[in-house]
Amino acid sequence: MSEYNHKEIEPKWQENWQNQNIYQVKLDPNKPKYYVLDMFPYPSGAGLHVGHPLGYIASDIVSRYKRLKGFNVLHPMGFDSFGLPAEQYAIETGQHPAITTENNIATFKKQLNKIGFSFDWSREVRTSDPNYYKWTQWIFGQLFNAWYNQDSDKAESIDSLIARFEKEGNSNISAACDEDTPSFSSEEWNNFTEEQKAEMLLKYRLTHPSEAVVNWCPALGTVLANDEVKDGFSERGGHPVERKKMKQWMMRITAYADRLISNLDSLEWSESLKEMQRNWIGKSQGCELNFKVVDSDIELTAFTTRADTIFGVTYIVIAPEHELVTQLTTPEQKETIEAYVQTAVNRSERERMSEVKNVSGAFTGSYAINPFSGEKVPIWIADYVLAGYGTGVVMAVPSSDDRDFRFANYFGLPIIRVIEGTEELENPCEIKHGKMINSGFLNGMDSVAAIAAISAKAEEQGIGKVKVNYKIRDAVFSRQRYWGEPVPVYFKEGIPHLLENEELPLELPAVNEYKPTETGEPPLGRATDWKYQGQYPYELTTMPGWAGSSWYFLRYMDANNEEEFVSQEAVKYWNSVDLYIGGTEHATGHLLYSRFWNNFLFDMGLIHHKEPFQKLVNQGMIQGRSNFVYKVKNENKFVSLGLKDQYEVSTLHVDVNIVENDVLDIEAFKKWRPEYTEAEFVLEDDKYLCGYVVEKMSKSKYNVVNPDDMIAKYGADTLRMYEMFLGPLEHDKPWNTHGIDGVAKFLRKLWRLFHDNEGSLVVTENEPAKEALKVLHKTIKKVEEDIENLSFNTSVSAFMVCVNELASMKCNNQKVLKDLLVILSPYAPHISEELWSKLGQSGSVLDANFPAWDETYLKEDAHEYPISINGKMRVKMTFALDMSPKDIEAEVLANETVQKWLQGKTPKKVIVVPKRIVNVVI
RNA sequence: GCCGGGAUGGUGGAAUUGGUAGACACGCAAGACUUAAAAUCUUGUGCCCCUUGGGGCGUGCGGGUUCAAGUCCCGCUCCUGGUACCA
Repeated sequence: MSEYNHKEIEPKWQENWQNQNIYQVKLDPNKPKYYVLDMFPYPSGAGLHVGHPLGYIASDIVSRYKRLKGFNVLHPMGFDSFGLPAEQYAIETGQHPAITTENNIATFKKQLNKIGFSFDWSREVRTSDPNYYKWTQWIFGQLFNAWYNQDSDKAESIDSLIARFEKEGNSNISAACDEDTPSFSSEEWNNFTEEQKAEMLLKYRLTHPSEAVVNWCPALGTVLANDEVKDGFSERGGHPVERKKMKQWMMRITAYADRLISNLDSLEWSESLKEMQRNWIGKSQGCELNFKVVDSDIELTAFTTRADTIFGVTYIVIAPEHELVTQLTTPEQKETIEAYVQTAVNRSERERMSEVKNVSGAFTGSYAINPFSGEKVPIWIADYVLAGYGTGVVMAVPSSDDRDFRFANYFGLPIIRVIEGTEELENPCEIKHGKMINSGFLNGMDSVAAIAAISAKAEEQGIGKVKVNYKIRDAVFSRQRYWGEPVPVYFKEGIPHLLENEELPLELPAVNEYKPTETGEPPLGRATDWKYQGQYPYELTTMPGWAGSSWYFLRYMDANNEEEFVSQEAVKYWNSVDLYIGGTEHATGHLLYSRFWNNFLFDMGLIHHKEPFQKLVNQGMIQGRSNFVYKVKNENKFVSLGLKDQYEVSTLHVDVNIVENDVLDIEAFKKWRPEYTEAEFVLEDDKYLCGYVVEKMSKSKYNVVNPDDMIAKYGADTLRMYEMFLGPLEHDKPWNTHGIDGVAKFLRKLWRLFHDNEGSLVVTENEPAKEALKVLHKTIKKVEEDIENLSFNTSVSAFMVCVNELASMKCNNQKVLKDLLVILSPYAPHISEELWSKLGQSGSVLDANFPAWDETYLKEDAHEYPISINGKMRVKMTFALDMSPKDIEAEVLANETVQKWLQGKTPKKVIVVPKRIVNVVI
């Protein structure tokens, strides 16, 4: 007897598909295109675990489905192959990271292919491949040679800026540029030396070196971007991060802040993800107000979103790092201030964050004048004011800001209430908006109107201006590491020069070690004879991990083009990604940087879609489900879960691969941990039961489940369907195999339905029964709708119901099977292809047409109505669809059960909703 | 603190968007086949009362709207993701 045997079928078809290059896709203007993309993985040494393929399976189902629907589908895969782990390994072992990476990629590909994905490997990209990073460097060059024109609201070539400088100087130019850019006339510009011109242009270029306070991670020996730092620790490795001023390459992403927010509206992304990006960019509308310092020429500018509360200002606070601190400090306060600045600077970012609720500060001795009330208010310094946001100066209003309130209370500073209703409150900050009081000419005005009034008056009197602030900072683009793209720049007289296009790629040089040099230079400083034209030093930092991943979706369109980063023909045809599936952890990193680069390339006319990812779905994380055994302390004895409370035990993680449904395989355990070969096991119900907990999948918790093992045991089709069956794609869920038998059973049942005991295909060829067609078309409709809605788990259920019903009517009809295989093939391609070929169908099931469901088979001639009495379902009755509501009502009232409930009374109302329900109200 | 998402049987999850709550699957129980096991099949399975027929209660908690609420509105509780002296 021959049963369904995945071990035979799956490798056979995988090989077959590969030999026929069946997944290779070509640009075809006669077909509509569909682009399905997965976030490409970092090829770690650990290989894939069962969590990785979740999103890939979903995207593969959509790809195969769209192909059956007649689309020309682009579904590529590649590797984000620059990164820290390979480099750390290189530091430890001396092995070149390229070798590690190559090996890991081979493992990944082997694992991926076993799952039966329809990737077009001829388009594979690897960010660490010089043929790829050549173009990453080229895009860097495009950014270097561009500036952002705020009047046209787009990036333009740097040449257009130079032309304008020559003609009119810079005073009429509205551009994204450094804060400290001086203004100059055309004459002055034309008289600048070449170096001066070059220096000046750096203030405008979209990527440029700049002295900035950065996140420095001593343990990793590199700077990190804001999104790579979590709570004062590096995201990778969890090492402490310090603030440090260093010269770095920067990307002027702030120029795009507004567009990155407004474009979000047109995207089909989850609201939470859009919100994350909005918060990260952190746009806030407000105004800057100037405060004259008493007995001084100094004017302090404070940014506020609550200009209406100006009459409530009782002091000014500036950041301890603020450049005017020394000048503002009076001789009497000098000692106090210097001591405070010292402690503030010495405190790490982490300490500062953990002491958020601790109030601290010092008085400078100086006073400032409130421009509206004319009041004299003291100037303080405090580390709750951040030098990097706004102007580093805050006008403190203790009556409407919690932090100011806390500070004022602590130091005994006055509090003026300016909102009606706060007079009696102990904490006036509880009411933030309302009618203005104690506020001069604002009295009686609503706070929202008052903001506008103050802003207008400030602008009119030249004591302030309307201003928009962003939280987002320009992105640090330098990494003091080896395993990344070299920045294609050399220095001549200290001025950075870009390499010519013909000179790209600038390949990574060989180095004897992957550590920083003794003088503290990045690893590239170890390269010998690595100079441009033998004399000019190259930039020694490399690009960050997000550089290569910020445009890879474009390269897939034309992956092997040696002339351009992507051809116009390809980019016009494939356009943007229709469906992007990946994890939410990239919300404020990759997904923001990619949008930035894509917007830039759009501005430069190099691509023709504003946004890279039209629809985005975040698949949930598959967590590990760790198992525990309980060892009795000081004894070589283990007790089962239910008995552990009777002993004093220590809890040990046990490899989940030797536990099935929480029952430990004791022999396997003894083999796994030879030191316990002699151990005694106390069982319950003849079994050793393990405890469990859901936590992150990781090697150290012995809860990693490898897809290869699952495939060996159940087959790829079962794994694919089971991962979908587990629940909605977006949900986080622990991996457990409790239900996988159900899916395996389904495939066996399908197989058996169309085979005899000897394993030969047995099908009938006559017209299928109407009942069978009804089941089939119901399933076609459901599966189509489910895939369109990315609701894969309910499709799997639909297939199960379908096969169960066909089995119960013993339908082994060929025509039914044929359509069933087509709709099943996105989920379970191997078994579908096998049966398809057994049926004698020509070609691959991949190239079949997705059958259209036929309404005539789904039409009911009668509907079974639930009959409710006062909203509670009591009985069911069937009525023809063309029956009038009046007739239905009459029959319902005549029904025996309804009569019983009516007890002779006439009902108040009878509601008949066609094809829904009949409700009798008594 | 602020902004998202959520809470449905023993478990994972369904529910035509206001209309039969618990599809499908796991688990469990009973039975069939078998020397036995595996596999397969059949039946039952939200909770409670009840001899049956049947009845009552049920979607985190408390109110409300409605003929009808898991679904809508108001007020809580808990879980989860993001973010945080951003003025």
